[in-house]
Amino acid sequence: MTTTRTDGRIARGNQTRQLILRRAVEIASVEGLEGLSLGRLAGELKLSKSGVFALFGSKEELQLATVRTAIKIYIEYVVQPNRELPPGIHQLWSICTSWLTYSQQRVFPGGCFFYSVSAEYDAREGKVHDTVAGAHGSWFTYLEQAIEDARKAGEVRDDTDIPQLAFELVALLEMANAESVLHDNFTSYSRAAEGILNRLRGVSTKPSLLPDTP
Amino acid sequence: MTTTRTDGRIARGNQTRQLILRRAVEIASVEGLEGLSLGRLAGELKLSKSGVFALFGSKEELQLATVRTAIKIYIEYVVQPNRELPPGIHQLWSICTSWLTYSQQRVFPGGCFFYSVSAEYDAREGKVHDTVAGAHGSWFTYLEQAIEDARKAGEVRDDTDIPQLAFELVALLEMANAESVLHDNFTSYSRAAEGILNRLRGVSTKPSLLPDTP
DNA sequence: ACAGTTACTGTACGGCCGTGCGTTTAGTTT
DNA sequence: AAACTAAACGCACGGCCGTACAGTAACTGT
Repeated sequence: MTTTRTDGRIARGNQTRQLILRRAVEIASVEGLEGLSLGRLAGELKLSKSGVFALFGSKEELQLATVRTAIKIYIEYVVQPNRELPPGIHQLWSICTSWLTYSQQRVFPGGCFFYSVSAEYDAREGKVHDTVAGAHGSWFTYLEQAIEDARKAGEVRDDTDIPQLAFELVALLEMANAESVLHDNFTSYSRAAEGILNRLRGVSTKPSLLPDTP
Repeated sequence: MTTTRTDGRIARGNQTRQLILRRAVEIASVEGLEGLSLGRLAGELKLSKSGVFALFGSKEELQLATVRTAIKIYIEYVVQPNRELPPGIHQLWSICTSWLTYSQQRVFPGGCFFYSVSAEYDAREGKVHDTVAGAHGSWFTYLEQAIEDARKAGEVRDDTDIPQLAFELVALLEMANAESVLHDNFTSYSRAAEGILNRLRGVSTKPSLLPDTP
């Protein structure tokens, strides 16, 4: 091998970058990506402003790296836990509950990172908007694929309008997050769960695979 | 009458205030209430920064006045057109289509003002958060009242879970707005309309009062 | 005519912002 | 040991921010 074994300097750089990004996603979920500032980040982490700047090259690159970090965390909490479940109505329901848990336990202190940041950048132009919109699109595609797989497994009716179902599921999930964060209460999660269960029951060929609502 | 007939100074002040606020709601719907700045507002409207400041007293007061202005516009487009309709399932559907039209025709250039601003201030504290949360609550209450009135009129089933229905309707409306602005396309409005019609059909005692979906 | 009120301007201030640059420190390569 | 490279720092810069304050102009009631 001619490649470097491990460069201690680069390793240290990556570690600092991660330290910064961990704090950056927290701030951004509450105050938005514009609320991020090099000076504040440096102050809170006891680094120099120019050091933080040098590690990312520009404010925009910091914002993009922050979004990428949030994507990883999102996948870790919402997608990964359901990877090994067999496709079907139960996997679908499990994905939804993972999402509700992810929002409810405030993995990001401001609730779902992408709810905050999508609303912040939806009507703007530029790389940050594109990255956020791309992430949102991927999440949708993932959900539609999960529904399609459940259909192929015979647990979702063939006449199901898949994009429509995905649309309605995401609507209920995001509404739960929005209501809960805005009014600081957690009842909205039960409402979302009930709405989702009703929709899933409507398209399922085996409703008995889903839990009851008392 | 001892009251002033019309004070030209105050009239002029109100006019300038409205001029500023009209531009402020536009900016805020795209860039958020933090994106507002006295200097920018003054520059675009060819006023002095200190003049704009004096008319509101503080940045926070400007933000609050901006929210109040947006509330008035929201009522004008979403609530007012349905005031004279008789309570019932048709009024309910009409409120929803008014909302979709309000979002779709970009009364605010960044889509629904309250979607943007709720997401911006949901996890913060202070007067702005409280005002936004209050407006959101009022809209919910209004919708629930409309459903309740429709129930009293015998057009909505007695066993309907009213807060749950309101929750799901708002979820679909806001999702349509969010998707449309983020991806700059308008197909989401049809999806929301379909979802809403399905929900309304489910609780209606007279489904024939609702339009067909082809 | 005069005093009082209100809108609006000009100027100035301290504070934080993102960025650029030169330097120091630590780790790698030869 | 010397040459190189990357992380991190200190310092300075121009720019925009919200706010303060003194002044001017328009309008009001007495």
